Amino acid sequence: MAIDELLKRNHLSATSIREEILRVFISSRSPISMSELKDRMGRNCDRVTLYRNLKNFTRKGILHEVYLDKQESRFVMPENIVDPDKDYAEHLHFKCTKCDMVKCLTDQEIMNIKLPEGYTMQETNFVVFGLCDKCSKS
Amino acid sequence: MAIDELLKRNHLSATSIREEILRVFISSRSPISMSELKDRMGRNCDRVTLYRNLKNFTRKGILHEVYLDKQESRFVMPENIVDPDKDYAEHLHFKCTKCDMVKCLTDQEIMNIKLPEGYTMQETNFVVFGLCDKCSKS
DNA sequence: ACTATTTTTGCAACATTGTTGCAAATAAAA
DNA sequence: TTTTATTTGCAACAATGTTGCAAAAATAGT
Repeated sequence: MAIDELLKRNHLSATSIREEILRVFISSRSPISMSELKDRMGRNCDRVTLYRNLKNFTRKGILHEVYLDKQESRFVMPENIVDPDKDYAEHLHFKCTKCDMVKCLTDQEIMNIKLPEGYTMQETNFVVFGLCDKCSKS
Repeated sequence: MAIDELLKRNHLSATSIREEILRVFISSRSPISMSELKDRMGRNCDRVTLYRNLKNFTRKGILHEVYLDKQESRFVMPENIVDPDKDYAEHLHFKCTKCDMVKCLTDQEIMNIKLPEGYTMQETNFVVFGLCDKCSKS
């Protein structure tokens, strides 16, 4: 989907910062943090602006927030936002405890979740910590 | 297990602060944060002391760190530390997005995890966000 | 039990993440 | 083009978590 169309459809005005943020997320297939986003942005822009946009995008469902670090959140764009033909599937995330690399484990199936009586599920945050192939060797 | 024995076995000297921290965790069966811990401590003690002890206990395996909030970590004592007869089982955590209540879902089974070739698993952090029974009603 | 050594605690200072209020800049509507 | 609404940047703030260092407490040695 075109970036401007994505913004329009979500009732967000098309500023150049928003376009660039979305471009970064479309080209990154694993969750990135605010500081990583800031580094990948061509232009210089304020932290606060990024925080506000990340929050807005998350509220709209354009981004998904993942908790896999002690202090900071990471954000990732669900596949069905980039390609509407695909379905969105909850999936695991892997984080290497040595090099901090993060990977979406989209192939791994997730078990059926039974909550206690009266509970309602909204979303999941499944993370596996370990060593990636490179760090396992060394 | 006696608290002093638990400390001795992990080569940690038995200070009254450590004893009290462990007492709080033994009596709390769901993950709590540093600020909650501070509130539940009878005596007044420094934030830094709590952080350092939480870190030590986690390194020794006496506590388990859980990531289910944007900013802060929570810690929980695995069942097999309190009762050595029980096995430690990885389990899900539920967090209510309305009242922030956290619950260990020890009954829910976790699927077998297959990582990519060469990857090694260390631990998991599985969280389900949703509404608890009370918040679902209102 | 007393002293020496090691460990732990509390304090000050700092780094980082994330939030809010407000004026200036930008985008959308008329 | 002008008006209106939204977004951005800046300053200030709150909270989590870390580090260095001196004082206090716990352990080890005699």
